[in-house]
Amino acid sequence: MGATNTENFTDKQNAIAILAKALGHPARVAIIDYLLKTDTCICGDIVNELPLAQPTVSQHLKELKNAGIIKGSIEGNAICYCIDEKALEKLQAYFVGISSKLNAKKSNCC
Amino acid sequence: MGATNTENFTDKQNAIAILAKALGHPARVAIIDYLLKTDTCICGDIVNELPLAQPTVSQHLKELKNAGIIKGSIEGNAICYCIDEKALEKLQAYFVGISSKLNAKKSNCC
DNA sequence: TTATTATATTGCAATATTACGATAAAGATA
DNA sequence: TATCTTTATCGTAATATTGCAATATAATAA
Repeated sequence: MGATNTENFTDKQNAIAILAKALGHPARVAIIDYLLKTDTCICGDIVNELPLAQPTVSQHLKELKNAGIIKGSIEGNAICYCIDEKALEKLQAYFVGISSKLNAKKSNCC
Repeated sequence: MGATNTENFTDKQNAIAILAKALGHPARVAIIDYLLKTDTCICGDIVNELPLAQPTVSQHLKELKNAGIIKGSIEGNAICYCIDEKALEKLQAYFVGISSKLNAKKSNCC
């Protein structure tokens, strides 16, 4: 064991979990923060922004990319990393949906 | 190594990461789904809903509780687990904020 | 061609997560 | 009291994650 039992959950549950997991590390949240802050997105300097070694940053970028949260396109020597809006819209929709469901019940709860 | 380097990130980044990480497993997403679906929240039957053994479910509930996403109150023999609205509102606000920032830039990006 | 620069990959050690059987703890019921 | 029900904890095995030094790769610059 140690591997997540994905088979027995719905596609939607797995999809949300993959996105959430990708944001489940402060370095990856910091990367998103940085991508939002900068106007251009030639992002070679993410490494300089983060308190982590270059290979570690590269690994975090890879995880964000695998989850579909960012995408990278080669820009000559460097790589231009950008937020993939679709993924974040999916997350936004998910949490907005939850909030409205919670407002609908309005605490008949603990 | 193996431990996350939390010290060098902002409180906000760590806070979001903790919440996101807690939702980074399909079982925990499924638990939230179930808590939203049921009107009452006497939730002893979460175990029956999930394709996991009881100790595993208990562990996932504990992680959601530690992250502040759910709270549990003793209800006689059983325990009433409920969503903690504050945590989910924080997540919702975070993603709504991101989406509006993304709309403001409107793809001068890859 | 030979640097130089930017990013990725490999290999590895430390730690965390996932999952479950066995068992404990605590209230409810007979 | 004895038993049942519900949930938590312990112990443990399998796997994943985190982080970095060393190295590889690939484009650019000299």
